[in-house]
Formats: sequence, structure tokens, C-alpha cells
Amino acid sequence: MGAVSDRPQPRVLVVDDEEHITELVAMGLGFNGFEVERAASGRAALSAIESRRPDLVVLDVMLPDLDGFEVARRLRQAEGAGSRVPIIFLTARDTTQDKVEGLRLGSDDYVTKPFSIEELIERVKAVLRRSKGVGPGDHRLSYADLELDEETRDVWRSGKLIELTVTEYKLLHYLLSNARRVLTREQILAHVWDYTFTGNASVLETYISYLRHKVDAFDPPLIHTVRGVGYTLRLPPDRSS
Amino acid sequence: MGAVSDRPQPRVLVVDDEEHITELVAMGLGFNGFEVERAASGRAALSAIESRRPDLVVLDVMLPDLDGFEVARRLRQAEGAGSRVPIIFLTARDTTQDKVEGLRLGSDDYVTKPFSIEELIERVKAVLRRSKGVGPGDHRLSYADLELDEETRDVWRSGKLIELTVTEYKLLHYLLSNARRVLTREQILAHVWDYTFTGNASVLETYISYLRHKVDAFDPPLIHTVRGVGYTLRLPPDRSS
DNA sequence: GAGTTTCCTCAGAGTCTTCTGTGGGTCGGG
DNA sequence: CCCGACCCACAGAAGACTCTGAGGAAACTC
Repeated sequence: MGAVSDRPQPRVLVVDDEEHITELVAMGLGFNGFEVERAASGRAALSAIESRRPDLVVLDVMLPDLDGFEVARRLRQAEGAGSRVPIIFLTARDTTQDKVEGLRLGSDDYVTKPFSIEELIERVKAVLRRSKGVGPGDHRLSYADLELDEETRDVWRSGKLIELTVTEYKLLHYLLSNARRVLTREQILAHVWDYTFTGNASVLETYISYLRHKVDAFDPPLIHTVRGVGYTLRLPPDRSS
Repeated sequence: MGAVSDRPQPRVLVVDDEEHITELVAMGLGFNGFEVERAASGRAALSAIESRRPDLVVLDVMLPDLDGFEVARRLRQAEGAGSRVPIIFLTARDTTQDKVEGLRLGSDDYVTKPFSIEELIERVKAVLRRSKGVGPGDHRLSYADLELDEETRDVWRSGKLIELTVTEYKLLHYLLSNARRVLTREQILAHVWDYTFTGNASVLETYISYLRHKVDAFDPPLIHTVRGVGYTLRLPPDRSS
């Protein structure tokens, strides 16, 4: 612990041989205040981990040389138990179950491809929280009388608990962590839906509608349409002053 | 980071085989303090990128030799992961969805043709902000008691919030970012409306009228007609002296 | 394996923007 | 002071955008 856990900007190493994936992840994490490094192969990853000592590694299982599990194995072997780096594996959705189960044993985690950025960022935060023992308060988002706990995934409006489905939650989370900012339709689709989503962009409208029923069935409404642009979460404009 | 991000005048390479497009974009970006270079083909682009090392590339997807995606692919391949240039793609509005989806993966962005210059400039700034990690405070424009926040799209006059439609917002944004400068009718039409706009140029008058109602229903008026030329946003001339 | 939940598509209705045209007002040169 | 060019306000039509409900498919649960 010590130096590593106190670093203001946690350093994350992203390992994947597909450039557009590392790019996507780097961008998402970068936005969220992480310092991001990249590697495109297992061996590159090992040497980058040794030289840069990241706080966390996002590691694709499928790599050209050593696969992700092998990388992890070698890491664990080489390192003293005290200095182990948490790993989040990226796996294909059809990876055999027992392999995946193995992952759960450590402080590690895994995310199946294709994932959405919101999803991955949350996992990264969660794992870092775990490994650093970050106190509470860090995993709570709030705006006005809307509250969201990233750990329990509870959402409250005016102190009243609200149940959301996975997609609803991701959408609200993205809106909430960008409260007041106007997010374009495209930004939202790119963050909340996984990166292979090519379907009808009107899903977004449908989910906004769902959220309004559940979250905005109170006064004042927080979710606002910005016609021709996208949506924003904020208190309604104050017309009095 | 380092030298590149500290350059006062970011360098942008514009790649399109249609001369009037590169011309238009070059002019627009030039006015906004960018140093602009041009290329008319994929191969020319690659060599220009290598020799000039721009901070950003505006890249048409449709090119005579290598298409934009191919250019990007070769770039990514050639470059070390650390030195990648952000790209903004120009695509036709009807580009197949999955191609466009691919773009969402990077820190890149895309703009569909036909676009308005204001739009493109905003994207360029946004992408550079992202890739350089420029802090907040950069996204606020103001003149006199008029304020505009590019992130929340809020506009305030005398501390009072004003709601604008997309076109009104673009128009005001252009006027405001050129405060005190006299803008000709043609400049405004070219910047705020997309470049295929051939309609009745009196839209501009209509929108000026809208803006005056919303933004200039205060003292002193800021939007002034320069008869025979165009419009300007500034404090009224001081008649006391 | 049946029932339930969640996700996405689709289409109709309603709303908001944008643009055009007209008629009248204003400015400035002669 | 008069006239023409230029500009403004207004209102309506066309079109773009958004919302919502219904329903099928897929995933999950028990």
C-alpha cells in the first residue's frame, strides 16, 4: 500500500491487441481521471507492468502471444504476494464457465465482450476501491434529491428507493455523472450501449421514457430533452431571477 | 503529451479531395487560431502526417486512392501507441451504420456531411481538449453580461437563463466567439448554416430577430446591424465622449 | 422448461423548428 | 425631403424530432 494507493490519478494498463478496443477503453478511463498506458501483447504487458507498476490492469484474455491467463500466472509467480496487481479480464461471452469462475477467486474481476464503457469504468472503480480500501463517500453520486450508490446500485429519489434494470441504471449513471452537462444522443449511445450496438437509435428514447416514469415521477423533473441535441440531467431552469 | 500539447497554435491537417471543402475548413479553422495544412488524397495525407506531425487530422472518408478508414488503419499500424494523432472523420450522412459505429471506438469523432463550420470547429476543439486534458473553464464564452457555457449549452444574459434552439445557439455562439468583430452576412451563413444551404438568405434576418427577442430584450442591446454588411455583437458605442 | 423480466423495434401522434414570403418600416444618398 | 435599397417582424406550412405504448425476442429464474 502506501505510495500506490495515495496516487491521486490511478494508473491503469490496458492490454488488447485490437487497437480500437484499447483506444475505447483508454478514452473512457482517461475521461474519468485515470492515467492510462497501453500494451498490445502479453509480453509487452509483462514488461510494462514491471516498468510502470500500474494500479490495475485491464487484460484481454485473447492475445497473440501469451493469453491473458498465462500473463496473470506469470505475474503471480514473479511477484511477492504483497505487491499483486489487480486484474480485470476481458473475455468473450462464450468463455468456458470454469475459467471464468477461477477469476472470481482473486480480487480480480472480469468483463465480457462486448461491453459498454460505463460498465467497464464501474468495474475498474470497484476493483480499485476494493484493493485500496477506499472509504465510503467515493461511490456515491448525487444531484439534487437524486442519489446513487455505485456499490449497492441503489438509487433514491427524495429518499425513496427506486428499482432499475441494468440498462436503466447505466443510463442514469451516465447522466448523473455528467449532471448539468448536455450529452448528445451519440455520446449516450456510445457510453451506455455496448460498442457493437448498431440497432435503432430510438432505444435511447425508450429508455429515457422508462427512466422518466421511475425516476422523474417526482417534482421537479430532472431529465430534460435538449431538442436536436440530446439530454441533460439537471434542476429545471430557474426563471425567477 | 509535452511539446505537442503545449504548442500555442494547434496544427490541423485537413484531408479532402474537394478543394472547396478543404478551403472552407481551412478558413474556418484558420480564423479560430489553428494552423492548417491540407492534403487531397490518402497517400498525401499519410506523408503529410509523417512530416508535419499535426495535432489533429480532419479526414474525409471518401478519397480517390485510400479511403479514410484505410488511412487511419495504416496510421495506427505505423505509429507507436503513444504518438497517435486524433482523427475527425467526415462521412456522408448515409454511410452504413456499422462503419460509423466503428468510429465511436476511438477517441476520435466524426461529422456528417454536410456540416456547418461552427459544428466542425466545436468538434475539433472538443477532441483537442480531450486529448490534451485541458481543464474546465475553457468552455465558457462571455462578453459584457452575456455568458455561454459550451458544455451545458446554458446561455445567460444579466444572470438570467435563456433557452435557445439549436440554430439560435449556433448563431449566438458564432457571434459571441467573434464579439466586436463585424461579420458579413455571407460569413454568418457559411458558418452557421451547412455549406449546401442555398435557400433564402433571409433566414438569417429571421434568426437575428429571434435572438434579439430572447437575448437582447435587455439593456443595452448587444446585437447590432451593420447596414449593407452584416452584424456584430458588442456594447453600443459610447456616445458621451 | 415454463414463467417472468428485460431489451429492443416499430409506428402513430403530438410537438417544436426551420424556412419562406409578405408587408411595412428604416436608413442614407442625392 | 424623397426614393430606393435594405432590413425587420410576423405568421403559416412543411418538415424534423420526440414520446409513448404495444409486442416480439431473448435472457434469466425457479
